[in-house]
Amino acid sequence: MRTRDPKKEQAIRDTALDTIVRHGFRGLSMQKLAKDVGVSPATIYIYFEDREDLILSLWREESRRMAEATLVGFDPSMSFAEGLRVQWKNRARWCIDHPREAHFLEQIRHSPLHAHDEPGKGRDFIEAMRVFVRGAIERGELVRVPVEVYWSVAFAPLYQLVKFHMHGRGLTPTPRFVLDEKLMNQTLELVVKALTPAAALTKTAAKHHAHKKVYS
Amino acid sequence: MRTRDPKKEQAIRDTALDTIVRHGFRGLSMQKLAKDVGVSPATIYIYFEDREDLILSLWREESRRMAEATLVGFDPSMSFAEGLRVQWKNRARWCIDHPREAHFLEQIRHSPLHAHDEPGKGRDFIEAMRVFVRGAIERGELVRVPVEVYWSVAFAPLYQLVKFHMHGRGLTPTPRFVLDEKLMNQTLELVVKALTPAAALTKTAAKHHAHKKVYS
DNA sequence: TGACTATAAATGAACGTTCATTTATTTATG
DNA sequence: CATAAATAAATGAACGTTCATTTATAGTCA
Repeated sequence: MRTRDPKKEQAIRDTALDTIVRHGFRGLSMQKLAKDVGVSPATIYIYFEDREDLILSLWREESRRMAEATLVGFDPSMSFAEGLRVQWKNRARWCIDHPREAHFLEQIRHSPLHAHDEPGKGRDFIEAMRVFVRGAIERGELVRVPVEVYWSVAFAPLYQLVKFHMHGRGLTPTPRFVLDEKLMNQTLELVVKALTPAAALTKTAAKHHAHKKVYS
Repeated sequence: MRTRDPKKEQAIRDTALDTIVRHGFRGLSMQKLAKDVGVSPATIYIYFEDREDLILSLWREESRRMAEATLVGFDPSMSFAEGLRVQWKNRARWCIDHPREAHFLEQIRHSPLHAHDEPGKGRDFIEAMRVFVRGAIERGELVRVPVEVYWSVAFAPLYQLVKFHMHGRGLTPTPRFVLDEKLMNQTLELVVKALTPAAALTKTAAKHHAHKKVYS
């Protein structure tokens, strides 16, 4: 018996994602997709149930990959500043290295398909985050706020910077906006300051001051 | 001669926006739209050039309204903390009061149509912001950072909170997440702390300390 | 090894439907 | 009565999906 060709399925996935990113969900036609991949329309229906299943399948795969990439080298027991930095770097790196996939996920997040979000999909991810936040609060490294407030302050600024980068421009038309390490660290520093309790802040300031004294 | 019916145009606009929010751009069919509004398909083409013109027209109108609402009571010469608070309140209020329009704008922002963004559309808005930021920096109320860094830290957290609110849930499935004044102020406080220079921060802390003493 | 067979992959053409838009005509009104 | 709004009906193209058929190959047995 004949076996399925994994390369063919991957080609369908790649081309579909590319088309969606470039022309929106509306631009993804099964017949055009088949033509672009170089297969018969019917072939697509061997690998996917229908158009929606194809898109949702792309969503599942790319979500998984992004979550995985974001947690590389991360450990919920890390110090707050260190753990946050790891996640920022991972996320920024992934978005910059996989702009198409990042754009696809952003697009699906604001589409009606988002309602098909299964509970318990990113559960591991969220659970790791919860442990991380709880520990940091107990150690006095993180202000005691609702998790949504934490999330908004801790990550939304990064996502906005990434959006500027991917869109190619910030608030001024020129020059082209490029998210580099310096900008990211500058922003991360502000965010850490926002989320660090006053007590720990003065301590850190004192430390910095001491360092400055030593080296001056 | 017969005159155009402004109510008819508005009905087309309302129904189109509603359909897009509920079923995505793919769900907006000119024939269905005509049926829903109760007019002939051809009638729509009297008021709008084609499908794209209809959508772009919605975009222009809603963008204008949101920008307008965001600047109510705002003056670029305000103190940093005060000016930022006005904008946060305005924006949150508008998004909560106009969830459909807010969702529509988010949706179009992540669609390929976004490429049709005309330069010089929100120019007044951005210019007012630039004056505001420059003044705050000169007065020592705001850290000296690139405008994109400022924007990311100052507004992205609010937008994330609003997203949680509109989506109906935060990071935990239950209970339903509701953005209230307390949560907003709590977050705004963190953001202001992030963007306030160290020098001004200690001054403010001293002031707060003094107040506490007076009333204790 | 080499022919046979069972089986699933793969196909091109076609299905009925819906799409955005147009045309020819009627209707309402300054 | 002139003019533009409004319409019903129709246009060809494109849509997602299916069907009848062909093609390739893993397993079997000589």
